[in-house]
Amino acid sequence: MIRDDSPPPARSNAVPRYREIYEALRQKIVSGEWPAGYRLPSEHELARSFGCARMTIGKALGALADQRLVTRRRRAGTTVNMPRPQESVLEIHDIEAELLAAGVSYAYQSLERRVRRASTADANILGVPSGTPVLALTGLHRAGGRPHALEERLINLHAVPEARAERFSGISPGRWLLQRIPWTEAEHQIGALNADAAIARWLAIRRNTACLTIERNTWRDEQRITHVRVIYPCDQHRLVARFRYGPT
Amino acid sequence: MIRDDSPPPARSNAVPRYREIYEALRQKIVSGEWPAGYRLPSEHELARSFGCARMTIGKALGALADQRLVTRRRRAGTTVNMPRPQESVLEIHDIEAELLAAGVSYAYQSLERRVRRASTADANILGVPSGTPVLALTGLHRAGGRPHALEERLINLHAVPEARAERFSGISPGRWLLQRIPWTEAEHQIGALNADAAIARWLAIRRNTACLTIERNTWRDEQRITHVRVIYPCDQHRLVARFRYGPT
DNA sequence: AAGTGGTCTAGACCACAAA
DNA sequence: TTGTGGTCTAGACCACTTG
Repeated sequence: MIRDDSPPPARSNAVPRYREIYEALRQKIVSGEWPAGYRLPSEHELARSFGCARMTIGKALGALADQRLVTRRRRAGTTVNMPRPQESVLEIHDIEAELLAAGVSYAYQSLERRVRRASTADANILGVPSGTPVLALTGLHRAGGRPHALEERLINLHAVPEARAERFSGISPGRWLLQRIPWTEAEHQIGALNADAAIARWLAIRRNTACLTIERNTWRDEQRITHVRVIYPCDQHRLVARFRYGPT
Repeated sequence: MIRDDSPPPARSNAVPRYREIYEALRQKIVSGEWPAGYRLPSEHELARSFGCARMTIGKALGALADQRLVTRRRRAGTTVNMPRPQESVLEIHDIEAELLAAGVSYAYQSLERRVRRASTADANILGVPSGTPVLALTGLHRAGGRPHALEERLINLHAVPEARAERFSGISPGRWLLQRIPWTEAEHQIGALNADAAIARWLAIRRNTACLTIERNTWRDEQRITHVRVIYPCDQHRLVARFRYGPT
């Protein structure tokens, strides 16, 4: 059997080759040496100059494209993009996990629990036909014994029939659902509102205090599972999103 | 020259093989046939059963891992994850582009423009030493002639000296910066506040109205470029984030 | 110790789009 | 027409981690 002993990769360990190449190319771009619009050498050329297989170059360039640093098109080649548009990864954590991570005690207090046939309003919010059985929940997330956020939720009982028997006394509905129901799509809407009398009472804040709201709709395939609105006093919660121009 | 003519790939066009495999595996997971914790067959086994090279399987599994549908570890194999934590891609668009896309006229009105040495407050906000020259801007984004959002911005003149000469009469500072300064890191904070008298006046809303705020800090490498806070009346703006459990 | 994923190679054919 | 990226193969060695 013929073996090619000439260049035994000599690559030892640690950081993969494609990663090194990725970093080298990224540096050219971030430093401005390769400005927006600049066309990179072709994969074949880069493979020659870096002394590696074309697939390895492809992996590095693919990573740059994933980071939106470059655009790749057949025949046109690989070109440097304009600085990235405002898009970033927002992490909306599970409230309970978030508080526990901060070392604060957490409790969910159920305030109201009703099974009913969906009113027109319910139907609009949850996106199901009027009359569909739904579970309407209101509850308070407490942190360190004090009110932290108010949650209003509708659950489609056609999608989650087992919720009909659940009391949600100890566990929050969010956790309960997350552990049971796989969802395939979610939509968040983030907004602000002035606390009305009821909200103010539960959250122990003054009426009209600005609150941050997060609404979430979840689907399993085409079926709506739940709608939830979480209301945070403005001084108790901020959403933070960090973003880097290509990871490190 | 020896050529292997036995199984000419027969693969013709359209969708790549690794994509087909990705979809097939994803279906197993999303449908629940492979529940959380389930261990997938090894790459070798999958390569045999799908009749392709191991690298092709690797690419499909890598895509599943990118989507956080599975976790891959050496020796431990590839296992199905719990339903994904609440994380989604939030797109924060350029205000002007956003409005133009909606077919609404847009204008930026400069309200205040001052060059000064950073006060202690400025220094804290912008993260530069006190005394650093900064440009402080206040401006109003107008949509269809009506106030849409209020913007308060600090620019580090050490990082962007050419801003000292710019009047920002026609163009918004965000656009101007985006076109000139490549940034490498950004941080967003989203919150809510009650409009004070000044904010209420500029936005033509009642005092105490809840507003959504978006603060953004940007860096170029280690250097701070700008800090901006944009304030939207609660009824005029919502952030929307959509998320799917794996694309398509 | 052994099985798994991570990476890499040196080719190959193809689709696409620009010249 | 031709150069480019997109994909694929059939191997290979290695690092990691669990049994």
